[in-house]
Amino acid sequence: IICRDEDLHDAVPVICDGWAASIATLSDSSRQILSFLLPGDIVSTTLLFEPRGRHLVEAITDVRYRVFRRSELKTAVFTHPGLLEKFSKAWIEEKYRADQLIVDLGRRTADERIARLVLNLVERLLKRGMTRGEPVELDFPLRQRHIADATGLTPVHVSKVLSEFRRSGLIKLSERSLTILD
Amino acid sequence: IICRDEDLHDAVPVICDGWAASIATLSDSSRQILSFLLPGDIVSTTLLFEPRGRHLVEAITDVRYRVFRRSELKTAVFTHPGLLEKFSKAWIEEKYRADQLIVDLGRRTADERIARLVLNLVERLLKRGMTRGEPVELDFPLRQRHIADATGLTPVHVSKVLSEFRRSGLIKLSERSLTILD
DNA sequence: CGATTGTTTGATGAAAGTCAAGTACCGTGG
DNA sequence: CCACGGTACTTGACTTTCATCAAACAATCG
Repeated sequence: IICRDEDLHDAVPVICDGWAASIATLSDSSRQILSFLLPGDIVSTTLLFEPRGRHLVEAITDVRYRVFRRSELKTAVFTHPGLLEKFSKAWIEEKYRADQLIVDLGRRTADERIARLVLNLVERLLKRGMTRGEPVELDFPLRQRHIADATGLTPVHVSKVLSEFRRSGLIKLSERSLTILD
Repeated sequence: IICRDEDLHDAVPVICDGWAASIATLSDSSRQILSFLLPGDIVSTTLLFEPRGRHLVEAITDVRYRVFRRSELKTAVFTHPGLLEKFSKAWIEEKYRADQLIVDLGRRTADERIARLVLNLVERLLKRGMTRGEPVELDFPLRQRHIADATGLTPVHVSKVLSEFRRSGLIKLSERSLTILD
């Protein structure tokens, strides 16, 4: 656990290594993953401005991360104008992905949600050079319950959809390794 | 229409009067409402930093709005430090509501989604003094298809749920006026 | 006044959830 | 080395929720 729900933090964590997830927990203990965090990601851009992390941030693999003091970042923004530009890029990206997720959950089928989740992750890993070969292959540490919590589905249904994807030759997925065949 | 999908804007619109919605349109022409915009709301905080409005912004009632040039806002941020604080508040609020919507769409039933949508709107209108009386009553210009597009449901199902809410004495809703009974 | 557009209701269907049983795959400690 | 308990995954039977389709009606607007 990198941040707990209602903790106050005077520091902003940034992922250096490994995968993590930002998670909302409901009263009935079901969960919704709001975003996956990959190396280079700021845990949440809202932490740049307020100390309250509104949701749980949990490691999926082993994670290395590093924290920056908010007070220092705040002064740095004013002394170093390029920094604000950088933060605004991060925040635009964060909001864009949140909006995409809203559309996925509101208007797409289980198959579409899972396919898009996988493809989005692959795209982000490609940018980071964390993939191999052609057709593209990569380490894929997510459990099916992570996929379920990110797509608003049940683990059982995720299993069925992934089996279907395998049967129709779209992906190869086993032993924490994923290949995109089509 | 206040902003079109892929237009560039050197100005940031702020709603002065009336209701609007920020909408993502899919290839099959179904829609997902990302947020409702009420008087005082910035259309999108990402517009403060990039000219591309990623989604359609449509008026629901007649709307008055006013625009601020981005270039002027940008310099104002540096000459007037309190302004950055204000923008960050708006950003945090915007992201918080987006995250809540993700949870609603991912993990809640139709009844819950609609109830929460209505209650969130009532809460925001209360803050603005746009309600009357006790039990609280207010102008409610949304069509059932707006509710459907915001909750990821069909208009038909929204009608059924609202009828059920009426039958069980939770709300009174007719002629664009809503009363929260329970 | 007819023509849209919005709402209600019921019958039927499809998508995803729930439940349950079985298998595979660890890591631990004897 | 093996037995064990726990977690993850798979599969099938059955249920629930919501979508789809259709028809009727109400409201709104030139």
